[in-house]
Amino acid sequence: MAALTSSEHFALGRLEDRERSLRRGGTLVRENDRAGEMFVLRKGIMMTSVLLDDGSRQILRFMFPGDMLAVSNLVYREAPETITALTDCIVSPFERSALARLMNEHPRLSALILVYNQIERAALTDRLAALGRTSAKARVAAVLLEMRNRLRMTDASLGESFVLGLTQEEIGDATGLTAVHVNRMLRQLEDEKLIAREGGRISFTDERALSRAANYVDRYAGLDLSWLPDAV
Amino acid sequence: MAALTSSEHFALGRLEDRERSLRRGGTLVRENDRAGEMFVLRKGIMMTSVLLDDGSRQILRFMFPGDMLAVSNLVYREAPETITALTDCIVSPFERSALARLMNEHPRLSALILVYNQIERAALTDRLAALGRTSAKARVAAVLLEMRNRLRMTDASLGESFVLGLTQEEIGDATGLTAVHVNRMLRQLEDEKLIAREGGRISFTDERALSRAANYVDRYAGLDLSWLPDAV
DNA sequence: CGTCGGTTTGAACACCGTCAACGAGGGTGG
DNA sequence: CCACCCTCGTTGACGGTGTTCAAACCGACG
Repeated sequence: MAALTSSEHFALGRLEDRERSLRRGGTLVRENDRAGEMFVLRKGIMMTSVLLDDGSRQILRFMFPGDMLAVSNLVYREAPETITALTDCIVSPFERSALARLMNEHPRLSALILVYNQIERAALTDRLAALGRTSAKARVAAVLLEMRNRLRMTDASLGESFVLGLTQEEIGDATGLTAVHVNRMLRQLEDEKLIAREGGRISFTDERALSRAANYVDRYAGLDLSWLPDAV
Repeated sequence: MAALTSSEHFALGRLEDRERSLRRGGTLVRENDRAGEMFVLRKGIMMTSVLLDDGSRQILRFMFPGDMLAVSNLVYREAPETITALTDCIVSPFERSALARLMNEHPRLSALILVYNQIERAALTDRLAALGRTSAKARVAAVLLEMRNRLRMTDASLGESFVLGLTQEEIGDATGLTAVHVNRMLRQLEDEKLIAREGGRISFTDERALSRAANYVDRYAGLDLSWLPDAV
């Protein structure tokens, strides 16, 4: 992304000096708990979600190794979101003060954190537009594409087919649908030969058509970081 | 929010040394245009939206005086969102380099920008949950509450009733509904005596019930900024 | 072998969208 | 001053997308 100086590397590394592991399904942060630490995700896949008072759940975002977790804990007294593990995970907790100090001493890292925030914001707005204005089929297709592409960022060897690692209920909570309807949409995508399924594996048999069906935009592309100050 | 030093004030003021005005309906940034400047909104109300390829529109966020506009232009080569004026507006344009310099010289302002980002992120996720998991009535109620509360932040004298300044089609584009259905939901809220309408004015006649119907959370409350480094 | 979480499928239903028509207000040009 | 148009709001009838409820199936695991 951008070349870091060794002192910047060292500063970031200090955020990762401890480790904690979680089982699939484990909860790292619970909504409305007093906000405490923040985390770097080292290994595994996690998600954030909110619970509404009728008991339904909305999944907000999936997170992958390298992502910062619970940044909102920096700002709020109580956590606005629940964070849970989709697979077995390893995270590194750190304190607010550690991030404050990092930003104080490394302006370029502050800027990179801002960049990271903006990418996340763009991804959230894509999802927002999908929920507001696209069909169930498009939303399901978008989740499949998003997961494949982000999985590929941490495992470049990932090919045509991949293990999704989400239940249909989880896909539903991410797309604002019921598990039953997600099932029907997956079947339809399969019948139309856009994807193939066997067990938990998904293969894209017509990725172009799938992207078109999903209105998909890769928010990790098209960046322009030329304005970043030079490394000191 | 947090006390600023005079040099911090001065640095922020430099972002506002120029002015540009826009008429209601005018476009400040168009989706997919080459990303150029960023802005501070000085006066008026604006909104960001995206267009889908079937021609439908999703409104992402409403913006009020003091908000930074087009921060995504810092990061992307092409603007991901359209920004238009809901009322006559005054904005102050500034360059990427100006923000980069500000962050370089004032770490505490970097931190405040991060805070601002997180609040915006929380508001986006609330909207996301609303679109995914709440009824049409709840979404419309949420927009009404959001507009009233944010209007009140810039005009503390705002009382029980206020001028919404949105067409029903705009409410629909914000909530993922059609203008026709927005109309029905407004009528229903009126019939249930949660709101009253006359012309463009809206009054909350039962704000508690309205908040309950909307699952509304004020994301400008509950902040904890104790970790901010002291002013130098 | 039984249980449990997840998947699959069907049938009935509800919410919200679509289409269409009409009315109110405001601006423009004759 | 009036005719015209345009945008916005309003209401009704109808249809479709997605939900709800229910039942059966499958594989994993104790």
